[in-house]
Amino acid sequence: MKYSNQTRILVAVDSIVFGFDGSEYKLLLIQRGFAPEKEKWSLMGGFLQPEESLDEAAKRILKQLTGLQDIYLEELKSFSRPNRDPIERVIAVTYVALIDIKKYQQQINDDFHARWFPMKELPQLIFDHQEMVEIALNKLRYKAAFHPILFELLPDKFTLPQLQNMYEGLYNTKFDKRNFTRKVLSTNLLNKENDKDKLNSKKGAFYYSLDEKQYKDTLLSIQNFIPLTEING
Amino acid sequence: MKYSNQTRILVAVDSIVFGFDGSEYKLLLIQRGFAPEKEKWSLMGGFLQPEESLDEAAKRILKQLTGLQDIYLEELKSFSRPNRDPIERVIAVTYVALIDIKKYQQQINDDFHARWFPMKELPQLIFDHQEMVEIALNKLRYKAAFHPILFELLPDKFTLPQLQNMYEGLYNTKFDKRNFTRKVLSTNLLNKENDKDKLNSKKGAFYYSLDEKQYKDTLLSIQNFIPLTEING
DNA sequence: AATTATTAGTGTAATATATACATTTAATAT
DNA sequence: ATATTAAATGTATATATTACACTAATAATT
Repeated sequence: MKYSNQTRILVAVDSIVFGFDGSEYKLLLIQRGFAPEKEKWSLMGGFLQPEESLDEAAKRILKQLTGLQDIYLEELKSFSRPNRDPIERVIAVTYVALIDIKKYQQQINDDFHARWFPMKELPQLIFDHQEMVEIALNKLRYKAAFHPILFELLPDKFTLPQLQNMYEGLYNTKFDKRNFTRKVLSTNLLNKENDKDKLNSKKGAFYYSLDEKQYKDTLLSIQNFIPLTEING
Repeated sequence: MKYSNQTRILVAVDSIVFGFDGSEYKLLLIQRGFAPEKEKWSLMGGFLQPEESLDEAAKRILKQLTGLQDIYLEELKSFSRPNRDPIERVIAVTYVALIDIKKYQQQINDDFHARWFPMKELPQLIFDHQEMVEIALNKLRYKAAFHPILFELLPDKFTLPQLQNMYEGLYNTKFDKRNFTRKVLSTNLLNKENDKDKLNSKKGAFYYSLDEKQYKDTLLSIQNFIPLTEING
């Protein structure tokens, strides 16, 4: 038994994968393997299969194309303009992924054909993928202002200057170091380690790591139409 | 020319339509017109048609089922569990709509079979519609804390007590009247009218209306990992 | 006409948060 | 020993948020 007189449509999943290498933001792209637009640069995409949800499809595709697993992934929005794909109608549901570039660099380069592009030097993308990236970047800026999601882009151990660089890069601005440090530390998200990163300065900067429990709690809370105590509890 | 070896899937649009009648929040539901679950209560839903985008489908379906037009509509998320519909696979993209109940009450009751249910007295809903409503409500609470979207629920002229009731209802709490008034007026969103609402009190409360220009600007701004000046400009 | 009841409307002081701003410290290189 | 570089740190001011209670306007009642 089926629904009659209704049109069935191809459903694709496309993931906007952001990374940060310590100094700049990058986007992971792949050369499309089939026509049309074969060999052109594309987001990490594929078709939804019969027995999987969209979340599962996004994970599967990311793994197939890059080997990446256990990655931060969140639905962004759907794209459904009737002629967005010239071959036949395809609606795309997009996801945003955040990863620590260095953690997987070897793997991505060696085994797959995905490549990181600096956000300021993106190639032409297929279909409406450019628009997807712009919307994803705006959402990342929005969300990161309220939730500590950018930590997904950092290695397990990172320094305060690295953290500040990452925030400054996203908003294209400079913050006062003292104020930034105070604000970040006041969240209790960070545990200070005993060792220092000596690669980037003579003095060396102490490493910090995420307090995982605090992180999970803080991810859901927010920081104003409503007294904040009502929202954050 | 088509993509080969791929499964095409039915795509539905379901809209969670919230209203506020001055004292409580309500949800607009309709009795499903076809099997399965015929006559059961459902969100405003329908299938995506070949020549329309999802946004257009959401608008069309809302108009067909309720006569409503020019309504606040925003994509929520997709729902794609393989067996969410017992007949055949259907993925659903959901939208949230906000409307002033009174403005359309007559129209909805007379010409259509949609009905408003108080949020605390919802009937059983088909499929995963209950989950959709919960997620939509959470998102509304989240977004309304930063953006003045709840004004969509109010008539063109409203009083400060009505406005406060609406906010208190959503967060299930009480605010201090002086602080709330000060905060709302400091946004410059409101223009004071010369007449009063005399229905709800002896003294009468002055009407206010939205400053449309200010409203459009404020909708996009937000109000804390990042100094707010960076975001709001 | 006077009294009562009801809800609207308003200000101030205390606290918390955010911002602006410059010097000292640790380590390496010369 | 000195110079260089970047990390680390504190205080004063401004702004925003919160807590709190009385007066004003009107309709209903006597």
